[in-house]
Amino acid sequence: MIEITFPDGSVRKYQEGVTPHEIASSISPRLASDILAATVNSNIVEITRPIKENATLKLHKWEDQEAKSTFWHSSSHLMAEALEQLFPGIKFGIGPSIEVGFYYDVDTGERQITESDLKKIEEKMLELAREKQSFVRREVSKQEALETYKAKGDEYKCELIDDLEDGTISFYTNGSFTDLCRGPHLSDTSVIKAVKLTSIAGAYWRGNEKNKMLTRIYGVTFPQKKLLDEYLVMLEEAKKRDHRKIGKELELFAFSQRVGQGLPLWLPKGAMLRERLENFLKVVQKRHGYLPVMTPHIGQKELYVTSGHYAKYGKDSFQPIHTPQEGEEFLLKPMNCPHHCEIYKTKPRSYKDMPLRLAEFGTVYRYEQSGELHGLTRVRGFTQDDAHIFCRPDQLKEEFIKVIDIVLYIFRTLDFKDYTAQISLRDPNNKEKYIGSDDNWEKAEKAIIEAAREKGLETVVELGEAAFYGPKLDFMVKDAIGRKWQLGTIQVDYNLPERFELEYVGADDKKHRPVMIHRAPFGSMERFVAVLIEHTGGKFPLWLTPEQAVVLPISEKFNEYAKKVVEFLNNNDIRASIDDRNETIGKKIRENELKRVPFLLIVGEKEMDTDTISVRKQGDGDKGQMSAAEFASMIEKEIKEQINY
RNA sequence: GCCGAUGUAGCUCAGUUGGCCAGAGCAGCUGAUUUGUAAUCAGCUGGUCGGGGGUUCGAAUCCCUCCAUCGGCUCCA
Repeated sequence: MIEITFPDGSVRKYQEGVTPHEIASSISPRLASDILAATVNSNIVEITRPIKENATLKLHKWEDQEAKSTFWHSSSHLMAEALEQLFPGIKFGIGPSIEVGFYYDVDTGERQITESDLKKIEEKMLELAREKQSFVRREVSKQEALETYKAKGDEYKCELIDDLEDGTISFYTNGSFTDLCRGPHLSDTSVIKAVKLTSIAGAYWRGNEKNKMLTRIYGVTFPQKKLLDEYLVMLEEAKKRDHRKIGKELELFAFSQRVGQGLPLWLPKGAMLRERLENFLKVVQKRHGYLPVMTPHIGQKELYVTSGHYAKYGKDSFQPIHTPQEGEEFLLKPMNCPHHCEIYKTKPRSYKDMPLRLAEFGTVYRYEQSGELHGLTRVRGFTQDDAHIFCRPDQLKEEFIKVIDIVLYIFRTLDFKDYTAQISLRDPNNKEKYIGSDDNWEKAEKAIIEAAREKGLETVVELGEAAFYGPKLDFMVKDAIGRKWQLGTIQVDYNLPERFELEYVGADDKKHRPVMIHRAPFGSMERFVAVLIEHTGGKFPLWLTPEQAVVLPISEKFNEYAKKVVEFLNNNDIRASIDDRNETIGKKIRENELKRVPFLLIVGEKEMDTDTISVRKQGDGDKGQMSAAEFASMIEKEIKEQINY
């Protein structure tokens, strides 16, 4: 007998070799039919895998991410089987589950699979799923694995096997298809009831652009048709929040082919919104002891040779600007730090001056690859809410904490709840890739980890993700359809102080090298506004929205009165305008609702006689009559609740 | 940059197997109407069908090429 410990701490005895499925059956038949995977001693396994020793056990139903990933991973094998039957001779790369769904990379040889084939593949998958094919695991030797795939002519699998250790290799077979795979899998295919292949794209083998490009087929499956339908509806809804669509509808920003790819044009309303965000941060930064600076958009090539960026990125950047002066070259600035370093160097610095915090909304230009450009989230010209903190090594952690405070304050104010904080450290096995002493790195990494912990920040730690010049802490937020974007970033830098030979005089009257922190709480104004649009669906908080209220006269007879109301509101710092078009009140309401104006103020005979306005709140309907002064104080109060500088 | 898809009026979209002056709704302009909480009516304007080249008696439609956009890959100081 062995002892199985359940998540609630209870322990039950079972026959050695019992499977998770049998255990579930012993609890309830319903549970047995619902579980898709199990975690045994922190390994996810299939529910038919015998347990041979005392273990902890967690049974996973569809709701658990472990079950979903098992489900989707098995679905990718099912798709592979369908592909092999429909396109004999097709070769396979890898086919993992992803956050939502799965994909498989395939080499289709001479043939091509296109979107029009997806329907056919989906049908085949459903047909195969209904056959209730079991997933059968078999452990094989490395030699056998290699021979199998050599015989099949599948060079990608051979390459994968080459990297595996003998004794750890397993095959899984479902129906006519066998795949190199660690598992785990569903017990059989019959639980896969709904299939949608979502897209088809090129993907380099092993993500390396020098390798052959394979065809990647993305899909998602569900245990019930209903869940698929819900998912598709959710996707449709999310697409309505796409910042590119809303940006156009609300006239926030635009692009022009003639101006150039990835170079956004901020329209008046977008500019208004952005300006408010900038002012908000300026106030916060002022309070935190930042000093605003301004620097030019270009710098001599020499500046970037000094910083080291020219050697690393020069080739792939906007190329140097030449002048009538022979040999003179300037670069569009790809970042603000070199300029700020030069500001640091304008006079001798003392340890008493530290930390020195230089802030600038600095517009930078990077030649991103054309295929990478994406609305406002990935552009070639953008404005960072940049600042560089020059501090003593002993101040690093405290400064880090203060920056985290600013980021969290901003996220709280804008109601960003669903973010992840990622600490990026060096790859401990590859230390030579990084600049700076071991000692400094250890101190900096420790400072970041401690700072995050002290702020109660939930973080994920990624080894090997640090920049070559220092560790960092990034804040990622998802867009409407779940793509992750990096917003705020805080980075420690030992490189630039070295290259620019930055110094300060210590209490010991000796010269010391400061540490530099790069930080941008928004990341860039462009990306932040994009994510903000997707989060709010264009319904910006009152303090931020470009147009807070629109006054709607019932007919032209009340235009004069309406203008007086607007004037009063404007005098009370409320962004209001008049819609005095010769249209019905119904139409004016509809259109201004669609423009997401928070308050519509209707004025007609009733209101003019009593010197009031009728207030209609966006999405909330008629709030009744009140005086303009009452409305103004209501707005003021609401804004105070949203933001307090 | 690479793979695939797309590109018709300011916006959203129709346009059959190539065939008369390329269509609709919204927006815009003009006029009528003077409106009470999500679309008043009528008329008018507006397109070298992404750019260029080719095939054809004839191209929005077929072919080539360039550009841009979308979905991915790669990259991201």
